[in-house]
Amino acid sequence: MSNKITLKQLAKELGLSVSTVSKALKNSYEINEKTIAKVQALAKKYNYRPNRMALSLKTNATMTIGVVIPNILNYFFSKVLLGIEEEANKRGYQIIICLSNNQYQKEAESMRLLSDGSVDGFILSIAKETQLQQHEDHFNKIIEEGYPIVMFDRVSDNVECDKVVINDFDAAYDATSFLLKQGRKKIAMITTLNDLGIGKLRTGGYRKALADNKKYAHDELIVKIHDKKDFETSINKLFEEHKDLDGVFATDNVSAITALKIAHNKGYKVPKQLSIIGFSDDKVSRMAFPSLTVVSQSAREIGKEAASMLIDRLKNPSSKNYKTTVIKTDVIFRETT
Amino acid sequence: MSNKITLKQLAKELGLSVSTVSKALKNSYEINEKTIAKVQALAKKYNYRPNRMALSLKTNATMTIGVVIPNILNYFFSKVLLGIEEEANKRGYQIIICLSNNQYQKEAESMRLLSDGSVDGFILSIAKETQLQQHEDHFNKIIEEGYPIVMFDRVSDNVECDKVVINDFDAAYDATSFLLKQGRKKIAMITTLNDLGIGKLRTGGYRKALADNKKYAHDELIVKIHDKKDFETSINKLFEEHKDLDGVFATDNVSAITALKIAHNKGYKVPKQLSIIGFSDDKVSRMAFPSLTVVSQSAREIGKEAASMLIDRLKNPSSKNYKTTVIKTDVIFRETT
DNA sequence: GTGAAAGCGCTAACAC
DNA sequence: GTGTTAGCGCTTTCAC
Repeated sequence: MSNKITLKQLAKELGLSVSTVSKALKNSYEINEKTIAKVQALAKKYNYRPNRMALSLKTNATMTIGVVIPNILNYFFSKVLLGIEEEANKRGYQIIICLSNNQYQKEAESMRLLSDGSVDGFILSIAKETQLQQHEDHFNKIIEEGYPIVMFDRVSDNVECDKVVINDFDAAYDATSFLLKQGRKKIAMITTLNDLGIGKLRTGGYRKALADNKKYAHDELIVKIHDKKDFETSINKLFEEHKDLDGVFATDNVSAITALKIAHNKGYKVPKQLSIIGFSDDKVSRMAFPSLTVVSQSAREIGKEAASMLIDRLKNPSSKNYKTTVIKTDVIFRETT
Repeated sequence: MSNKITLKQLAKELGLSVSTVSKALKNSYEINEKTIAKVQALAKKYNYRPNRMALSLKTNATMTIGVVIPNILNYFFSKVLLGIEEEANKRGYQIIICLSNNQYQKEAESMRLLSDGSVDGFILSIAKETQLQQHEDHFNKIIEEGYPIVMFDRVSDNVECDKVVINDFDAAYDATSFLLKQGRKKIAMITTLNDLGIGKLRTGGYRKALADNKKYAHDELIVKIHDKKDFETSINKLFEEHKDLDGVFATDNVSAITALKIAHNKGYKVPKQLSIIGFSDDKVSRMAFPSLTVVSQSAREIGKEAASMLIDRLKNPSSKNYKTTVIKTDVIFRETT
């Protein structure tokens, strides 16, 4: 930062005033063409660029978006980030990243820190803990301060803002229906997200699909995993208690792959005897053996749409009609179905 | 941003001057205790925080680090990011992320944009294309402008700055040696990074391990993959041409898992007949079947160290002795060895 | 066609 | 103990 050139220095070297130099750099009609040429030449020589902080202070716009995500090691969130970055860059915005690590405290603190004029608005997916404990004040407070928020994936119904979601209910319904159409008779569901809004929607879709096919969900076929340590034991128990299981729909891929491994060890032929569908088109699903059929959430689209919505609102702050965009999901068929 | 409270507004409401309010908020000894209490109460009521842009302009420090990484979907880079974020936050810094997508243009442009006073310095891993085409000017130019850089993983010898690397040579040497100690006789190496500095080091380590054991590297046992499409065919060819292969060391996990799959299909028993070691302790390796033994790079450590080095330098800009920190790697033993 | 001056929000040296 | 002033780098209105 030390040896960066400023307008003042340019002006001094040229024997002009700061304002003339400023105008010349903007090709103002007020300024003599020769002066413009001289100024721009020197600016180029020194690789001059207006200081972003000064500009922000002046225009009251940072051209920066704050992004708060629960977990950077999750492929879905990384891919959303890719989409956000892509769209933001295209429209001249930068992104500041904060990680909530699924903790309420960290989420609230990150947003508090960024809402000091560091960013123009926020894109976020709610931390697990925040959603469990139903905190919402920190969002509303920040919105009151004039920072627009766009939520994606894990959203809150009690916060008035733009949202981007997938239709979790339909996605689960479609995946389960597909298994039923395949002729599967006993389909389990494994979920790690049961306490989240999206988790409940997915469970609902699964239930509805069974009901619509005159089958009824047995709650014992819904395996809820609350802790990382429980994957193996919970899923193993499922297989032990239901030897005739022939379908699994998992709301995350660790569950799906764990089921695949256990089935494998127990001698099931996949997909002949057992069909498995996971959630999220990540590397793990593609590299699985056999490769895993999944519900794909179009993560990149979600990111692009979220960024687009936020920037649109930034350009038009008065508008109050908040939208919720639903991004279509697809099933990507691979070898486990 | 619109309804954010400023010092001026506080001062007006309190009937005080701006500077008094400013000092009161800092518990200055100059100010009357009662005044301090009054000021702080009102500031709290309005949730006042000093505007970051104004502060930056004043102090000529943004408390922000620019991070440029080649690929956000790569688990290693995500994990480094986690480490950077952790350390940076702890020390009061924010991070702005840019993705180079392994392209020189995007890398240079991102850095150009951020070096307008948006950040105090950079942490980056060089884009593949940049390294292939041996661009370095953009780094040196930015350093000249006064922005310190810390490079990690993919670094350049021709740029004077702090660096954080793993000992790629030793890591490959150790992994290969382990396979040899296991009694493996014919060990192939698969690499997707051959054009990168780190790729060459890893190949070197592999070669040395073989040489030290009185075996000699056959170049035909080194499979170089340049395109995503070639994974299957190249590795398949390797197995076809060397039926007696009993060890594989891969510099990335997609190669390792692909080898695992192909071996599986060809009826090899892993690890009995064939031992496989991958690179990077990512989800794919943990979820593989059987789970993949890997060289772990301590990605999080790398991130923390990089952030720490950068912030140290920011605090002490005059110092010129650039360091290169080498982070220890480990082999994480799983089921493929 | 060029320049002086005000002001974005803040801090700090220097009055009073 | 409190206030005035200058200045960080920039844009923009208004003089000249």
